[in-house]
Amino acid sequence: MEWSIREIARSAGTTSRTLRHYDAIGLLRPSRVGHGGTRYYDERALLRLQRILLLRELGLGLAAISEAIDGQRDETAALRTHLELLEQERERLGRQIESVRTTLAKLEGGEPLMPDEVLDGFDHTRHKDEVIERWGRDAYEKGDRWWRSLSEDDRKEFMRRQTDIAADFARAHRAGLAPDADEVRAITRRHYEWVAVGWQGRRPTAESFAGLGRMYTDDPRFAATYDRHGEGTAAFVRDAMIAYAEREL
Amino acid sequence: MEWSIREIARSAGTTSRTLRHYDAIGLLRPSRVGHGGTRYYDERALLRLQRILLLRELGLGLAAISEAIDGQRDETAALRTHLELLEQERERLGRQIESVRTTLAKLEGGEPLMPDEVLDGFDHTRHKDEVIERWGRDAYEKGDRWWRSLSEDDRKEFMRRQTDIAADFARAHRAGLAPDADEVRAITRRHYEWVAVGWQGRRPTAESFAGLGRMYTDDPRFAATYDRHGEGTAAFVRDAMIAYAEREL
DNA sequence: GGTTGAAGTTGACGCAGCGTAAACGCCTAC
DNA sequence: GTAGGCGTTTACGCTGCGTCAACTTCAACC
Repeated sequence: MEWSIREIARSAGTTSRTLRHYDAIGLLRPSRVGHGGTRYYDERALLRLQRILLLRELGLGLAAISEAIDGQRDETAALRTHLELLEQERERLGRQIESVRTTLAKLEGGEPLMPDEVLDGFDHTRHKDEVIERWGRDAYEKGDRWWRSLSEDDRKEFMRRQTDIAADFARAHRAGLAPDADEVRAITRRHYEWVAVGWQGRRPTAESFAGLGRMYTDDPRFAATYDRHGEGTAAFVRDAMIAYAEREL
Repeated sequence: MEWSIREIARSAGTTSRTLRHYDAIGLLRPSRVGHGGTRYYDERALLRLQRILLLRELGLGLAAISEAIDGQRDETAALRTHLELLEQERERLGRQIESVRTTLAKLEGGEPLMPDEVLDGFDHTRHKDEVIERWGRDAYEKGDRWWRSLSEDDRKEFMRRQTDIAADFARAHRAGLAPDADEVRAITRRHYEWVAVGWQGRRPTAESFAGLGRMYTDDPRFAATYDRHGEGTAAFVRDAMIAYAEREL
């Protein structure tokens, strides 16, 4: 018994295009090729096709299928590996669904998109490399442990204080105050204390505080966070911090 | 404030390639293009980029993102649609995982791959169109309801009887018996009764039984199932059924 | 002033698994 | 003779970039 490409395709519940594809990649060759290139398939081919499609329904890739089917690899091993992938994918999907749900809830609750802009802007993990490079691995890990130890609310509170300070800096800047004016120095002191909390005990030196200020303009992540309160705020904050470092530290 | 492509890329946690891609598809244009084609991005672009990436993390496609961001479509609507897709996908994954698990269990239990070959070959749902075409919608639905009402074990038992019958046909064929020999007629009678069970009461007429026989060779799904017991078995069964229809029905 | 290096640019291919034309050959039925 | 119907090969499309490749620009260094 042998059948045309249409016939086995229907028989196995697939399409002729798929069969030609399998032929092209060497996964399933026709048992005979007739005049004009017409493909014919026999029972063995049909059996093989059925196994292929069975594995495909389980989600295996064509490469994995050919390995498994041609015995280069144990079928159970291939399936086990595949199962792990599927489970990881499902977990990932679950997390994503949760994110979408909370995002939707916030949106419907009136909150604008990107509620974590400030938090993101300062998220420790995203500065990991720079922090380590500038202040050492110890400093990073200590700060990171502290940050992780906080509750969600504590974190938000910490970031809210920062937002307030940034807003005050912006107001001072708009008012035309100099970076070393007294009012600005007072704001900068609050900022310094805020930083010190994040540094967990080891208070910034003059150099590190001024360096941090420069980072605020050099690094677009920080610059954007400050400039969101008004153009030029980041540069203003930097100057204020440098002035503060020179006079007070 | 404006930054080079590298800078915002790092700032937003993505790559310059991605930004060029977004530019190419019109999703995020640089705020300014300098001499030599160099792209520069300002705060507005950064904000837009952050929204884009946020939605990307939620799994939205770039097309959906641009629609949502440019206000052509409500963001919540886009997210809700997307959420449904994600949930469907998760369910599909769950079913697939279950299939892989049972397949693995069977394999490890010593069962070969494709234990349902016979079952598949006769699965009512896959013949839906032909059955309806040949014997009417009523016949199909009645048979289908009956089939679905069976337990897993009942179905297997039903199919096992068929496998036995097919094996007996194959043996008779190998033994060189004629399709209208008495022994073969006895087997065919068992086959007739088996079919009648599946037809639920309305016993096949001479025409329909002979027609069914012809289908066994015309349709590769059936032909393969029979020929698996030996080359030419399907044709032999067909002849036996036609002979039986002529003499006994 | 030439070299080097870092970062920018524009193509263009690759991936996974086929769907979907497009253009053409062959066989059968009317 | 021609209209269908099924077969063939060739090749683009889809998604979201990663990854060369080849070339330009700009600042720094000898």
